Amino acid sequence: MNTQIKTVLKAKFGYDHFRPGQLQIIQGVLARQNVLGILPTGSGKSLCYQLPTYIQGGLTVVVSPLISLMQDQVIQLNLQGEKRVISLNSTLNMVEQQAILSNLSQYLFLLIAPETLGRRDVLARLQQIGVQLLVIDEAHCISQWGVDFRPSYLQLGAIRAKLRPKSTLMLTATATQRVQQDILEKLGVSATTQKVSFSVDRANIFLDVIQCADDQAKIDQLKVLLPHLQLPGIIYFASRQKAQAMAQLIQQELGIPTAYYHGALASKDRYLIQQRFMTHQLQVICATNAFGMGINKKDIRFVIHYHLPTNFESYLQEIGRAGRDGQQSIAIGFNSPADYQRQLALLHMGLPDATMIKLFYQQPNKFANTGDAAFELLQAYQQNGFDQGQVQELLQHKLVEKQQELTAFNQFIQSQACRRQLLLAHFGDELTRPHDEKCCYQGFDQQPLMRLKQIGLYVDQQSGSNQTALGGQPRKWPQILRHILE
DNA sequence: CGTTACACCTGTATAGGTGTAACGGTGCTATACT
Repeated sequence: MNTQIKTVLKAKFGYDHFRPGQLQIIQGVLARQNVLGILPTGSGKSLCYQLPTYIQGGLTVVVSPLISLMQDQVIQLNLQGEKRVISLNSTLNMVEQQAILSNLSQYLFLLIAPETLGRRDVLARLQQIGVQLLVIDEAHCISQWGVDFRPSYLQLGAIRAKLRPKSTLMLTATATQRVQQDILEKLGVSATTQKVSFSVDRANIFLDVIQCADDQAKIDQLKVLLPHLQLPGIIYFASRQKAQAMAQLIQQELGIPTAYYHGALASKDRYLIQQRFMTHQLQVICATNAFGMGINKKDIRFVIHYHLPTNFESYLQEIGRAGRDGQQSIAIGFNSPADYQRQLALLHMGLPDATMIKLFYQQPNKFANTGDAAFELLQAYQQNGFDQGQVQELLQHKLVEKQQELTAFNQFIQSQACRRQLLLAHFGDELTRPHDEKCCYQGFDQQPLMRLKQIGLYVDQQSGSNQTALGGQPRKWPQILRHILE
């Protein structure tokens, strides 16, 4: 079998060797086992389901969280010369969708969101055709989004039971022990899954946390740091408004081509900004957590958290966007005493409390058409047969879990020990090399520029890469970007 | 917690101060309308 695998690797993908983890995952899939693959970003996860599909034939259904990710995958496969791939989503009208379902047997790969996959007509058709391999891409979404954001992710267990695929492959770059267990339980494959995991450590990313007295101190710190940082980079915020305001400030006061990015932007603007970032027309993106999944830019030199997230997974996902080219990069988090309350507030957002759950189950129509996210969530649970007690317990449990994660993550933020060791420990990993000056910063002094020098990322303001990266025309960009920044 | 929106008050300056409440993130799909 291994000879055949190698032949296909060369013929279809043009490679002579596998990257760590790939072969083991592929062998598991081909042996009709369920596999949970935890591989660092950029280590070739999509090959893990594409290659076995070519060997075993039949339909591979890939569950993907975002339409843009599905489209990326379709394009990537098309570029590899594969035409038997299709994405079923709401960008297509009903006629087009029906055409795809009717001709499903001619495809090798179907990319689909859990919401669409749960549709009766889609499930019925897939049961008819038969699913060889079920892939859950970005599988941490089951745990991260399932309960309180996209309840369809919780239905994947029931969906899988109906589809009865020969094997199920769950892929992610970040999953703590708890999240791993959660994924397997919710999919109903705890007893039958083989785990293939590699260290989530990103050794070329220097970890730094800067303690700031208040919001103004963060802004001051940004203004000091940015002119001396190698570009490009991402700055994360916990609110759209702040992201927008800081993008303007950086653009105007520091003259760095910057745009903001968040969930309220039209999809064509999102696409445009991504493209301009990819092609170096934009050097800094000020974003909420909407920016990230599917961003495949190799040379991002820094990720700054103006606001740190509320858990380890989000943090690791977000800093992991830096340094995919293997070059030295830096992850800087800003923390201020006021942040904890904001983080706490975010945990409760969109979660209906006990009173609302009770009211909803008594008089569901009272909330109809209010556009309320909590209502939509309750409606989804009700439609899937959850009673009041179950919903209450599920959401209460999730809230407690989130609070525990926040507490643990804040200990990490406040720590003066080796942050990499703490981070890795949370993912069940150990340090692969001893702590040194390129690992992380231990302590709370206010000299972050010194740290940049120490790891070789300090840029001299006069002869810096800011100008050279722009081909000597740094002042032309702001005009081009005006409509994005308005 | 920090910021913002807005009702209310004062008492004629139809604006400015004050108190209170709400907000702050992530996306799929279906449906109704232009």
